[in-house]
Amino acid sequence: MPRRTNKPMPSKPSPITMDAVYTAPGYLFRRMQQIAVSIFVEECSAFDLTPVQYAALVAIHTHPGIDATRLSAVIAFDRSTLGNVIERLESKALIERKPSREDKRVKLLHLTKSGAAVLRDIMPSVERAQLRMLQPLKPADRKTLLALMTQLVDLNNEASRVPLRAEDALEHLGKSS
Amino acid sequence: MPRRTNKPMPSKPSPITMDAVYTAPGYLFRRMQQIAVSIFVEECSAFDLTPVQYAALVAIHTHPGIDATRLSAVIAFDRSTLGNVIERLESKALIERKPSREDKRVKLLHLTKSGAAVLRDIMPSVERAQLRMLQPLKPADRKTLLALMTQLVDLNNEASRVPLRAEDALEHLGKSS
DNA sequence: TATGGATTGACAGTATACTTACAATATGGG
DNA sequence: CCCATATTGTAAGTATACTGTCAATCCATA
Repeated sequence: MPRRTNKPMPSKPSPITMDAVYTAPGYLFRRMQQIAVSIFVEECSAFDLTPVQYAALVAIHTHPGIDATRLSAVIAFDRSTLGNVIERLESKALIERKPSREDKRVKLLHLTKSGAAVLRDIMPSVERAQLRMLQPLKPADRKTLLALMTQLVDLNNEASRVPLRAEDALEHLGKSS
Repeated sequence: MPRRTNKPMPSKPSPITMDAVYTAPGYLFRRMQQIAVSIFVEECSAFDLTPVQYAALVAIHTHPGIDATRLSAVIAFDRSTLGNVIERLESKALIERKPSREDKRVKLLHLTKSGAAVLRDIMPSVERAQLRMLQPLKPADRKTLLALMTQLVDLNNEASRVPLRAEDALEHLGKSS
């Protein structure tokens, strides 16, 4: 008998199997993140930098004198956690933190000479890592996956607790030290 | 002048820009994982379960009497961290841990009545979360992305520090309590 | 200009996600 | 049977990745 109403069809409960986990996008994203970090850390082991620390260095290099809050928006990274990351980068003497003259709340971030050198030297390892992550796919599939992931991350930006705000990086230009 | 040798061409160093970060697969995977966890936690807030805790419950449901080491292989999750996850699930009375008679080292895991009920009730929320993660893509693109991610995770399995060993789950059947 | 609201960095708390190390226990080869 | 080797759960240490809260500071407006 065909349905005549618009009432939502109570879909029959799916069976609870491991396959339901293995084929869920959430599982695949968690797993791929695990793998990506493994590969990154392995390729960059000579530099003792994590993926997030690397992203922070790039952002500080690109936006010298940025403050922590804006940095968190630029790399889509939680402000609280970023405090620890900055602390570790500072203790490794890769960056410097100096108080701003105009705003006594903020501390401006700059690469040290050592930090700039590490960033320059690590680039080939980072690129090797990024290549390795997609290596198992055929070149055409790599492009497809990258395009779809870029789209999805962009369209889901607001769904994350720390949306990316790349344009925030420009604000500090008015108040540079 | 054309090159005559087979020596590797030292590719010119890429410029260091934020765009290099934003288009790197590693960044996209980290970002998508952030977003996926946000969506999962939001949809499942009524149940106070994280994605990993959910996966653990499913695995224990599917393989009653599994031990912690095998569970870690089945959900591709580090053995040490899993200890904490199990502890939290036990303190919420969703699972039970009882010593095995045959092997005094291992503790066998079972769902409690409450755990089985939570798992049954959370399924619709989990499915909603999984749908939302891919929602912004066209249906055909969702299928493509899922297929490529499945391939990539599978082919990169050994690159992770905790490879998935789904078949390990069967070993405990010989020594059930 | 005073004051309420916003911003900033810092801190505490929870939960992954990994590393190494260790004691208790199990197992297989001589 | 004995002993080297492996396995199991646990713990300590590091690093994300969030949630709150808080004091200091800034700023807009009444």
